[in-house]
Amino acid sequence: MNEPGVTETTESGIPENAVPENAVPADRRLTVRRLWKVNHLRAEGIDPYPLGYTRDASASEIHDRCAGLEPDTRTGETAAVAGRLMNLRRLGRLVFGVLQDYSGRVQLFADEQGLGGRFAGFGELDGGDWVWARGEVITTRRGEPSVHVSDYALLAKALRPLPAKWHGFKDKERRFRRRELDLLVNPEARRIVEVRAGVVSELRRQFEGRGFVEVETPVLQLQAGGALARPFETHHNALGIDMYLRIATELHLKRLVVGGMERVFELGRVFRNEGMDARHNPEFTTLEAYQALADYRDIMRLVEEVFEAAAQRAAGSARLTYQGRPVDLRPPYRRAPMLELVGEALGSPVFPSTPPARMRALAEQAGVETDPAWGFGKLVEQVFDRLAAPRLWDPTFVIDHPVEISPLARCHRSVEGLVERFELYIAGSEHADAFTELNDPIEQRARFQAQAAARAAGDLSAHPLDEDFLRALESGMPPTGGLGIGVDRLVMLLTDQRNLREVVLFPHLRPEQPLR
RNA sequence: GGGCCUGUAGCUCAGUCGGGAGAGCAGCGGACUUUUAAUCCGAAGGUCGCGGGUUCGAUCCCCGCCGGGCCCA
Repeated sequence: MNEPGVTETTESGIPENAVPENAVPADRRLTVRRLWKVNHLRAEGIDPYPLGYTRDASASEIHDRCAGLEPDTRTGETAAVAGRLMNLRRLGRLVFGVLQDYSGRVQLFADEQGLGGRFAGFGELDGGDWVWARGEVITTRRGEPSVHVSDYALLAKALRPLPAKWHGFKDKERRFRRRELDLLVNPEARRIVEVRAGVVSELRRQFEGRGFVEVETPVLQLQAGGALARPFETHHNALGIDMYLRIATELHLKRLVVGGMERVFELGRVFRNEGMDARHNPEFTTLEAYQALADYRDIMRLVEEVFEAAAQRAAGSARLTYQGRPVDLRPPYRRAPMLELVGEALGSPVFPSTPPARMRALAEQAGVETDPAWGFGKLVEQVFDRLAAPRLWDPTFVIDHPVEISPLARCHRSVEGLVERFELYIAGSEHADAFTELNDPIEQRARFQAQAAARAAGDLSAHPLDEDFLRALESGMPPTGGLGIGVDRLVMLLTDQRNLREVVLFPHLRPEQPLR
């Protein structure tokens, strides 16, 4: 980026074009000195980004080796450590540094006895630099486990400063936009990443352990089906056709069941072109699973076991605290028919046979806004979402939804107008959605046609008619239980977070104006 | 989409009932051979989110826009 003698230089000898274009003026000021050091090292033939240095001990291993040692002890053992320099305290002819690696932090102790002529250079390191250091493992007079540096190297120069060490890095917007700094200085951010990895790993283990085969289905689709949501649109240049990013994995997974894959699951990202807030990111992670010869009751038991195991893995216990209130994820979970919950919320019983006009009047009476286009099912759903769902704290399977809002679920075996479906609610949030799958191709086509009518009437999230899927059903899908789990929300629950963005590494934000 | 709050130094935040801006930490110069939020001394560092309006004068008041947070839909 800077060839000496080729570019104009400033008074300080720093090439004018060496400062990143997008650094705001104040940032430049802090960056210029570090750039000067980089150029100075290069002028001396030292690569500020060298290769070839290896580590033989982690920060935590240094602490382990010093466990129980008296202050001011020399172990006679040598160790080579590497990590990011988080702090540097210069005390005249002594320098104390704090090195952070994947395992934790360890102190570097530098003096002229250890470094001789290279001592002054050590003090020129900056917070944020990646540093390699080798020396004797000791404890200082205050008892701090340390490496008494006898050799060191700059591994990578940091041109930008670290966030302040004491007041921290708290501004949510900056934390999410500069997630790498957030992870560097906020241990809680790292903890969430690790818990999430554990939860995902446990989910895989649970399904694999039950004989489910993990598969990957297309993200780019000709039609976005399997859920009721608006998709992202894109374009395939070679084929000259518009395509969509998937909103669910459901339809392809069912086609696999038709193909004899009797237990399949997919853990993956889906995309919905809708609002973003504390509980919704435009892309999120779901686990969908399909099991032949099962129904939604079997899936309920499966979900109970999986959620308990995930909590055990993430939190060490299925009895957790979320936002200050206890949540017990040990089975069995309450089973509550949706119409009963809605009837309770309205103070008047509701049945599948309740006329839509009556349902609308009850909803309005309860203060729930309605749309004239809505039928019975949509009205029930709206009342449930507004009045009943927020009150469901303990794990609850809300069961038996109106058929109108469940175009892919099988009709209830004993109640007309309902389907065999459940949604799992915990702490007021939906965590899973499952049904006994509709496997009658003739009825499925009729359901799609009803959705097409809704779409024609202006409902942009109505389900499209998918001929490929219908053709598969026409080849015969066995009775099947299907399930979707919202992985991000599960991680929120298990890490006690109320903002989805805390559990997604790089949540979507509006583009920032000036880059900094 | 609506309501409330918010945007000031690299970070965390004060502040001006309108007279043109401050602290701590970081950074810079100096002192210091046991610090770990080191300490002490010194000198710096700002388009007060952006645009417009009112005013002799706006970081402050008004309007619009942009970003963010919380709550509601």
